[in-house]
Amino acid sequence: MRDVARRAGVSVKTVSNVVNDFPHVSTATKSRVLAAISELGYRMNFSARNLSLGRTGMITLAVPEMRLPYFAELSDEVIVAAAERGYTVLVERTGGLRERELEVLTSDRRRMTDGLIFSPLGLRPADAHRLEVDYPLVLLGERSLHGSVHHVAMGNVAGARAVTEHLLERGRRRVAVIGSYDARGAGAGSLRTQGFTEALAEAGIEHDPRRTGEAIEWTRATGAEAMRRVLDRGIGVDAVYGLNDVLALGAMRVLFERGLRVPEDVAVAGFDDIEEGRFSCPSLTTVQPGRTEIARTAVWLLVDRIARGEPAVAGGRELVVGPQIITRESTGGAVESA
Amino acid sequence: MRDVARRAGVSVKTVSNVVNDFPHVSTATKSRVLAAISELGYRMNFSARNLSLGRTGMITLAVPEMRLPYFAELSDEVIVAAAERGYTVLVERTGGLRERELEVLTSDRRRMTDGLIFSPLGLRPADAHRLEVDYPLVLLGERSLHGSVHHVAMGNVAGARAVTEHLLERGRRRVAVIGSYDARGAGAGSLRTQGFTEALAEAGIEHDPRRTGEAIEWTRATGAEAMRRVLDRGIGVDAVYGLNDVLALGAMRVLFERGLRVPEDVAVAGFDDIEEGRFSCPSLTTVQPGRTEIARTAVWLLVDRIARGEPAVAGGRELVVGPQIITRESTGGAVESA
DNA sequence: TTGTATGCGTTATCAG
DNA sequence: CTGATAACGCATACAA
Repeated sequence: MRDVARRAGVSVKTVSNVVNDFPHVSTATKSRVLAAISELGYRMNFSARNLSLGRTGMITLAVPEMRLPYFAELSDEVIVAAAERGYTVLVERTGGLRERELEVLTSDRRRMTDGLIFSPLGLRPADAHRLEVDYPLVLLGERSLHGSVHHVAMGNVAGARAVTEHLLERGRRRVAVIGSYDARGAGAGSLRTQGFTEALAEAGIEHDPRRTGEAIEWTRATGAEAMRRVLDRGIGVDAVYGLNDVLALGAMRVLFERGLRVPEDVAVAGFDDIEEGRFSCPSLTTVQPGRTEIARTAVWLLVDRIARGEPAVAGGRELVVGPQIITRESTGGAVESA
Repeated sequence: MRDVARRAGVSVKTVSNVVNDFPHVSTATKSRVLAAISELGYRMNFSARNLSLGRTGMITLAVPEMRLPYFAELSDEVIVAAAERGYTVLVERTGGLRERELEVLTSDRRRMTDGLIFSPLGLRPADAHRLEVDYPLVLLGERSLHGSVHHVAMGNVAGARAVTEHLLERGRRRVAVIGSYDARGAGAGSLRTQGFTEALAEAGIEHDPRRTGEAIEWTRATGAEAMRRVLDRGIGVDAVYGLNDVLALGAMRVLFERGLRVPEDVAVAGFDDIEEGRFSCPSLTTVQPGRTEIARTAVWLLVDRIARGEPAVAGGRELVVGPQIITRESTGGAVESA
C-alpha cells in the first residue's frame, strides 16, 4: 500500500480511503490511485486490516458432523446467509462430543473469528455457565441452555407431537420410537421424545418401553440397529417414529430387510425434512423445522451483535421457529398439513 | 501481552517465547509467565500473529454445495485432515458456477488463508490459465485442468468402466446412463461417461442415445427427471448407471414410482459411495472413489507446499486414487470386488 | 537465557 | 479533501 501511495503520489491514508470506498475522495486522485493499484497488482492484506480493525469478517460455525445431512443442509444455509452479510464461515467439527464442544467455546482458534454459531449436542445443562462467553454467540437448534445467550430454537416438542398425532390419526396404536431419550434433558432428543409421549398420552395410549429403540448417535446405522433391537423383542409394531430422518431411514431399511411393507404394515415418520427423505422409497413423512429461517435468523442475530459490539452475556433472546409437518408415502400419503 | 510481561516482570519477547513453547526458557520464568497469563486471562491475538508471521493457519475449501452428500462427506474428511495438521478450514460455496469458481480463485477473501483446496465443477479447459495463481493450490476430483497445479484425482474412467462391466456381467444389455455428457470435456461427467462408453464398446454393445438422460446439476431431483425422460421415450431399459449416487438414487425413485423392480427389472448403479446408498432400499451398487485418501492427500500436499513456501505454479503433481467397486442389492448383490 | 528495537500493512486521529 | 504519525499485538533479529 505504501508502494501504491508512492506511485500515485499520495499518502497511505488516501489509498486506504480509496480502497475502502470512503466518501471524501476527489475523483481525480481516486482514479490515479486505482491506476497505481492495478499497475502494481496490489492486494490488501487482511491480517493487517483485521489487526487494525479488531474484526476479521469471519464467523465460526460449530456443528457435530458435516456428513449428517441435517447439518450439511444447515451449513449451506448459514454460509449463504453469512455471505449476504459479508461474512465468511469457518467450520468447526465437534463430533457431538462434549469435550470438543467445550473446547470450541474457549479455543484460541475460535478467537480468530468475530463470533460463533453453535449447535451443541453433547453439552449438559450443568455446562450452561460455560456459555457465558465474552464474544458474540448464538445457540442453535434446541432448548436454551442458558437464558442470557441468543438462541434460535426449533419447535421440537410441537413438531414431535404433530407427527405422532398424524400416526395416531392413521389408526396406528403400536408406535415405536427410534432414538435416544437423552436423559440429559435439554437436547433435541428429550424434547422430541416429550412431544411424542404427550401425543400418546393425550390419545390415552400407554407407551410400551419395549417399543423404544435407543440411539446415542443419530445416524442411519444406529437407527437401523435400534429398529432391529425393537423388532427382535417380538413386540408388535405398526408405526415407527424416528427422532430424526436418518434414524427413520435406517429403521425403514431394517423393515425392508425383514419384509415388512411401509406404510401398509408399518408407517414411518421422521424429523428434519432432509432432501433424502423426499426421494426415499417410500418417501418419508417428516417435520420441516424451518431450517432456512433458523440459519438466517442466527446469522442476523450474530452479525447484529457483532456490529454493535455488545457483550454476549446481555439479554439473550430465544426465537422459536415454527415446525411444519410434511406427510408423504411412508405414512400413507398426504392427509393434512398442520 | 505487554501487560503479562509487566506482571511477570519479564519482556514481551519472553512471553512470546513461552506462548510459542520455545526451547530456551528457564523453568522458573516460564512458570512465572504462565501464572501471569492465567491471572490476567490473557489470550493471544491471532490477527497480530498472522500479520507478523505472514501465515494464518487457515486453508480454504471451495466446494459446490454442502448439501450434496459427496461434498459433505468430503468436507468432513478435509476438516479432520486439516485439524491433524493444525489447520482450520474456511468453506467457500461455489454452487458449481463458473463465475463463482473464478471469483474464489482471485477473491480477497481467499487471501485471508494460506492456501486453497478447490473442487471445480463449472470451470472449462479454456480457464486453465486462471489456475496459475501465486498461492498454494490443490485441485480435487477430476482430471488435471492445468499441468502445473497439484492435483488429486479419482479414477473416474476406471471406476465407471468397472461398474459398467459389472452391469454387463449381470446380463444387462440395455443400459441407460443418467447424468451429463459434460461436453466441456474435463469434468467428472465426461470421464465417467467415457468409462461407461468404453465398457460398452468392449462388449460390442452400441449405446442408444435415447438411453442417455442428461443432467447439468447432479442431484436427486435432476436424476429423477432424467430417468423420467428416458423412460418416457418408450425404449427398453434393463439397467441404469447414474454418473453419481444421488443421480442413481433419483433414478431409482422414479423406477419405484413406475412400478419397476430393482434389480429384477432394472439394475441400478452409481458412483461415489455416499453413506445414503448403503441404506437405500435396495442398497446401491457404486464406486468408492477413495474419498478419505483424496482428502488426506490434498491436505498434505497443500500443507507441504505452504510450509516450504513454494510458488504454486511449480511442478504440479497429479495423484490418482484408485477406485473400488462395491456391489450391493441394486444390481443383485455382491459378486466380486474389483 | 533474556531484553531492546524494529517491522508487519492497515486504520484512526488530528492537523493542515 | 489530504498528509504525517501513532497505534494494533506479536515475532524476529541482534545485543546484552
